[in-house]
Amino acid sequence: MHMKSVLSPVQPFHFQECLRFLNRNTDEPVWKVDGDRLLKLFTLGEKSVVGEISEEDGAVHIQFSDTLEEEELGLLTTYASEWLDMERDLQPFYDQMSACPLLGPIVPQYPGMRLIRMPDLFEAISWAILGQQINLTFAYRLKQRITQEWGASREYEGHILYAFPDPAVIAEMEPEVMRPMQVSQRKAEYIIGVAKEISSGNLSKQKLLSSENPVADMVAIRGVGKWTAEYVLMKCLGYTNGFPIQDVGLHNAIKKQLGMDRKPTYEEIEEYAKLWTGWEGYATFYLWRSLSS
DNA sequence: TGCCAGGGATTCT
DNA sequence: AGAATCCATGGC
Repeated sequence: MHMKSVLSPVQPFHFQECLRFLNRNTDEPVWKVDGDRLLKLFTLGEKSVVGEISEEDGAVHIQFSDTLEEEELGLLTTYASEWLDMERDLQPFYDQMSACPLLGPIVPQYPGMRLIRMPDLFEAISWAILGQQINLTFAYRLKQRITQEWGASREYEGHILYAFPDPAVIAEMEPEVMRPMQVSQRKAEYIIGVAKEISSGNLSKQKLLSSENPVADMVAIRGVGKWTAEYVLMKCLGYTNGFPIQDVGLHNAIKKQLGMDRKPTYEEIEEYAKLWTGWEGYATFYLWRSLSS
């Protein structure tokens, strides 16, 4: 028996725009865009299940490959909802940005575009660390190598699908074991350190979500600075005000958008961002999007 | 080829 | 506190 779940995203919701973002790099290992559908391998303890996400009549359908307990179905449905940020009402964002000289012209170009999230905390922090100070293309390859080496996998309709490694597995590793993946010694140490924090229970999404200062909690972890913490805030925890102001992509997007011959200073960025209050993460995401039109 | 990449820790002044 | 320095490798 196959299991299915149907979700109704808050409108406007642009599924194809989600797929566009998720398909921006073919080395991405933990999901696959296959035509008009999205494939992902989920792990639930010892077992795994493939989710096939598609859009039908404005609703998002998730078809699972195996039978699930009701609780499991709920968990995976929540994952998908967070992943594509389906519950977000964009209207306040639209209203606020219409008064912004920088974002005003950009936002209407991508109607219904969601900030694509990364609901798994270990994956999100690891991805942020991997992406520090290297080009994205290379970062994807690092993620792919680590995933294919230590993540679960399953074949599905001719695709080999992978899940991001379990933190409990990575926590037991020595940095030297990760070095052959071309990950720097430092980053290997950082990621293993994060894996230990998560698998020990010291660090969890739930704790961060109920913390008064999740950024401070994260910055206390070695390898996690302000940029990484704010990135995780917006990409994983769902805070639309997460704001990685040091982000090079953000700087380049502002430079391009304003036709500047240099990157903006932090003072200038903060000045623009005064109009983004509460929506800094979304503003950043839309600026990233404007780089690749 | 050389600069730079979705930074951060460490070590200096 | 704030500025240099190193990390580590590949993309363009």
